[in-house]
Amino acid sequence: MRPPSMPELPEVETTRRGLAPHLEGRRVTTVTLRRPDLRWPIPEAVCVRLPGQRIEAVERRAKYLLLRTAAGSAVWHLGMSGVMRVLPADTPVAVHDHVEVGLDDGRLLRFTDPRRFGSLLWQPVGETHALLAGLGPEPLSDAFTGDTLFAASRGRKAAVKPFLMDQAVVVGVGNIYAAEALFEAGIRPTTPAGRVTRERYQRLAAAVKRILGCAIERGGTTLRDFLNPDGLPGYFEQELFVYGREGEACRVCASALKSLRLGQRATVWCPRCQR
DNA sequence: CATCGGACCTGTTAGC
DNA sequence: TGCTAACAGGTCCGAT
Repeated sequence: MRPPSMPELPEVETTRRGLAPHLEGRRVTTVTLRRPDLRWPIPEAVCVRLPGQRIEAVERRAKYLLLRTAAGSAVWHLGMSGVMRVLPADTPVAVHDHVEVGLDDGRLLRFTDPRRFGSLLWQPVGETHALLAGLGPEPLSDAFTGDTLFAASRGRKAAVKPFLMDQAVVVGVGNIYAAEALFEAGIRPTTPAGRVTRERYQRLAAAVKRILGCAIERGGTTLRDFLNPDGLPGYFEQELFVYGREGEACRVCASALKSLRLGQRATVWCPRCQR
């Protein structure tokens, strides 16, 4: 039904928290590209600049993970199916293992991504990569509020769901969490963004923060298993109200959930709870 | 500028 | 049962 461990923002944050204690303070010894054609070709700078650098911090911006060093940052996106793990140096290589970063403690950071929607970029120190430059506020920060959404939406004719998924409006809200947040806020996904009231945007922003925060907390509970090859924690499926439940009964009012494609994305909502 | 459709990729699932 | 086709999804990019 659902691909396992699809990285939405909570998964990326969980990955960051899991990697940080193993990477911060470590020095990079080697960079090995087994498959340099990810979403974009991996820039040569990653191989040239990263070796020898000490990893100062593991950071996150939107769904990008940044390994920060004095020379710059390796910027990773997990795409649809990417996984990053710290493993013993002698761990056998599998088909979809594309990049390896050797560490001075003898272990390695391995990037695995079957669909290769992921990417690895280089951001020189003091610069902001073009792909990060146009991003909207972090959903869990104080910079993101209902007023933010209200202001950004005036005059917009696009439906509120794709509007909420626009990375220039707010980052990190993917298809699953957009559907769930709109349900929690009682807003129909097809409503033109410019016609949603300020009050309803306040409810929507609150829902986004609550749902993402909750999912990150859940991810945190599996951190101790982070080095396990089983990989990232999955979603808490039993708590989904609409995503993937088209035709099924609404968990609140029992109405049959409706669905359509909005901006090429599966969209499910409750015709009674969401107006 | 806002919006829309196409492209990328492959494991899984539905349909024949 | 075996094969093929559709589907899933984030996000960039080019066209309108």
